[in-house]
Amino acid sequence: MASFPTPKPGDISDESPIERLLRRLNQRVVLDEADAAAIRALPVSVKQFEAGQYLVREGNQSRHAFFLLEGFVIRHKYVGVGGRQIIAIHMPGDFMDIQNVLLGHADHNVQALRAATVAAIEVEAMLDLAHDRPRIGLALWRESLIEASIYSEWIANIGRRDARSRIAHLLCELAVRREEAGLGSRDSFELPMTQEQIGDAQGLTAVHVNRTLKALQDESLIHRSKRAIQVANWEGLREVGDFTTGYLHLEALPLAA
Amino acid sequence: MASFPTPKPGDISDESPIERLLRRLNQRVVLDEADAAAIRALPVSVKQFEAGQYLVREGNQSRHAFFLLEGFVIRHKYVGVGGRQIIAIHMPGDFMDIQNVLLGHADHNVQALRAATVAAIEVEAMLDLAHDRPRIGLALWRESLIEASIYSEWIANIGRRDARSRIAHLLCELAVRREEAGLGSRDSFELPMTQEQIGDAQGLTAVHVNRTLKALQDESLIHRSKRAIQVANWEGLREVGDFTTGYLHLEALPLAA
DNA sequence: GGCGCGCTATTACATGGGTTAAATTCCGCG
DNA sequence: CGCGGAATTTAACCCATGTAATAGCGCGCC
Repeated sequence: MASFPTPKPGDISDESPIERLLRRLNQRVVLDEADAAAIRALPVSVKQFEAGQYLVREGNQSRHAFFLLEGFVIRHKYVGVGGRQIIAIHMPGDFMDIQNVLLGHADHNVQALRAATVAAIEVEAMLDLAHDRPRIGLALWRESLIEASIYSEWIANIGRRDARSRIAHLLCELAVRREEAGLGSRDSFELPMTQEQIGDAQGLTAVHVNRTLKALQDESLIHRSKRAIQVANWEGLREVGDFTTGYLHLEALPLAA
Repeated sequence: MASFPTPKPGDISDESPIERLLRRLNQRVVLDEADAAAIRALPVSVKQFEAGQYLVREGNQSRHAFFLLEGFVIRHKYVGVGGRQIIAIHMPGDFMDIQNVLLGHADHNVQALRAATVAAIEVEAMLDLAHDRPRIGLALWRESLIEASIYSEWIANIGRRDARSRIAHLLCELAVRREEAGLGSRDSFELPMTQEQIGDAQGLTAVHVNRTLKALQDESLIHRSKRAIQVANWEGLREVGDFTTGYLHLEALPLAA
């Protein structure tokens, strides 16, 4: 697929940060050797964040785009009364806040859910790259478009599905994205969030998330022990969550190199 | 600001479709004469749609990006049970479905709310333009990022605000976007949607939208007659809706031409 | 100028999910 | 191993919003 050597599949974390980043972009739009060379020349600094630590705070002018290497990171907004709303959940292999490249200020917070390792790239370097290497520009644009597509599905999820569907939908999404990112099977995984955080993501309270997870378990759609989730009946869960993968745009772009 | 002659301000609809489109992009990222010439060379076809007519249906492979010239257009998804969710409301001067340029299939419907005039551009032409003229690529990317930012605010609105705040927020957003688009004052405008459609946009029922609009009127925040809305107390409405303009990213990008 | 239809308005009643609070389990740390 | 704080679980109660039904209104159309 790629016109430059694909890194050995299998042990992902053996790859260098920049190779993982390159692989992700190449998955969005197929790149050529010169593009790959330009990406490999990017100045990247790898940073560690502790659980709970903020990478970016709302209103700040953020100077970096991030690529998540390990751990889980959320993006959220504080809302006048009602607490906060989580607007996105990121897992290793995701870009985060590439919008900083073209938007003047962050309109939300970015926070590590647990210890996280990220690659940080200066926005100027990113901008130059997108400008000078048009296919990389397209890949970044496409990355943003897929993220927007996920947002719009969340709007539908929160706006028009009841708690049971909503949570089933979230579990399906996390499972499929995990699997796509090569982080393991969709049938068994560890929930990276507390029930309160799930509530913040789905517009529910922690109490009701608890009730709902229990209900899904009582229906034998899932099994739980601690934070470990086993999907006992994938097709049933998918149906309850009214979940389809279309909005994740997993298919490759039919666009020749 | 623009390095090519800015069209006369004032009577917007006198401008040709392509000039309006150019002006919008130039507002996102400042373009040069060569960029402007490339845009002016775009093959654009102007199309009319009747109220209720679909421009794009979910699942179809859409061959066009659109630029709205007159009327109002919504994008929405059907949800398993609970009806539909409106995910975006477009007014003249908005791009619609530029994601079709880089995503294989539409994951939502696009429908005219009332009679609408749109400029349609083939996705291939758009893609070539974004690739060959990098600053135009950046402008389109930025356009998509702002749209995504609006999505994320809607997630917060629907997820964490009660009906009163939600509807106040929507009114503020529509008012400000109207004003920014040069369509009139934020203090007095016509709601382009029925109460049922407002409900579909905010995850509420038509009945409750009606109750809530009445409540806002009883508080003297707005006045209504038919679909005409007058904002009687902008600051009050803004506060109830917990509305700020940050997420609309109205400021110009600090990026030299 | 009145018929029909879609939208708005309003009421009565039902319920999903919020709130509060307290008990229980989990887990990191000394 | 045992302590303390955080997360989960459960229960009782309540309210914001949904549901259903019906009436009123406005406007295009014959």
